[in-house]
Amino acid sequence: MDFSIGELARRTQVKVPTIRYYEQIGLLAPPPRTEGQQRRYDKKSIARLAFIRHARELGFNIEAIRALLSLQDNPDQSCNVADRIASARLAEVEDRIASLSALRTELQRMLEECACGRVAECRVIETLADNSHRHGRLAES
Amino acid sequence: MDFSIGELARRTQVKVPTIRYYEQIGLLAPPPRTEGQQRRYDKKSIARLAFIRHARELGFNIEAIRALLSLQDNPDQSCNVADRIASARLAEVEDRIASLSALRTELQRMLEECACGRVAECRVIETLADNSHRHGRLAES
DNA sequence: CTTGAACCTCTAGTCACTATAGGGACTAGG
DNA sequence: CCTAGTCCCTATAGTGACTAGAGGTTCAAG
Repeated sequence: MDFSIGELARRTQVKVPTIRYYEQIGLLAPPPRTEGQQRRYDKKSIARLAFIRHARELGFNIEAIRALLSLQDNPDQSCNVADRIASARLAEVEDRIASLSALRTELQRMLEECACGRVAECRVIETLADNSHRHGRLAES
Repeated sequence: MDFSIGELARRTQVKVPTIRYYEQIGLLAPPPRTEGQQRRYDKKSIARLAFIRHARELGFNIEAIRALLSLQDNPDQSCNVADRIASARLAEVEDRIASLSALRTELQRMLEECACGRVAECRVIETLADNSHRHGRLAES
């Protein structure tokens, strides 16, 4: 019925140091310990950690997950807050897709135009060196 | 003909501490200094920094930029290397777009299905808590 | 010569982990 | 009971690409 951190890691696909890290930052409650100070988890821990993992997969940051967990713990509240968090994340994802699509286009153009001879006439290098282009913001990935 | 770090920052839209950082990690050569140890730059510095900035906007990492700069400095080489770096970046961008598109779909579904009443019946929270879903890799943005 | 903006170095903080060092605990077999 | 091997523990430092702050110096204008 209760098991080690390694077992929890296997069952949730979250690495052992990551689990300890989540405990340290207060995302996971400190579990009971054996006499020798080893952590022991139960089924509830799996559910909670799976929740966190799924939220991370969707790209929610730790603060957002903290908020989502506290909503899960208080199911009588309105879920407006959850909606707002998820909508904000959706907006971020859409922005990101848009800016990456622009990058893709520029990279493709660079690569297509390169005759691939000497660097001296390479479009890739030339494009980068060209200082007469639009200045968007930096890519973050 | 030569100017301060602040002026270089204004002309390239790269922040002053970032310029010093690039020098520290060896992307920019240490410029000459005034008697009082202040950096003085010339037009070439603008070109070099603009190149770096553009490459960063396209999401190339520092190591890739180091390689691209050294290609620019040796224009007699084949530009295969530049092509390979750019192609690798394009592949990354395409992967990223694909995985973000999947996230977008999942977030949209979550939000559409939420009747937005109490958290107890909120699809957003429920979806996250549902442990019977596909396990892709974590989103990195 | 004085003021104030811009410059200098150095250190630490960001995010969400990941890696390493140096040890202790638990389990299965002999 | 002993040992071997695997797992577990804490604590600290490192990642990438900056950004922020402290505390002090230099420059250009008036």
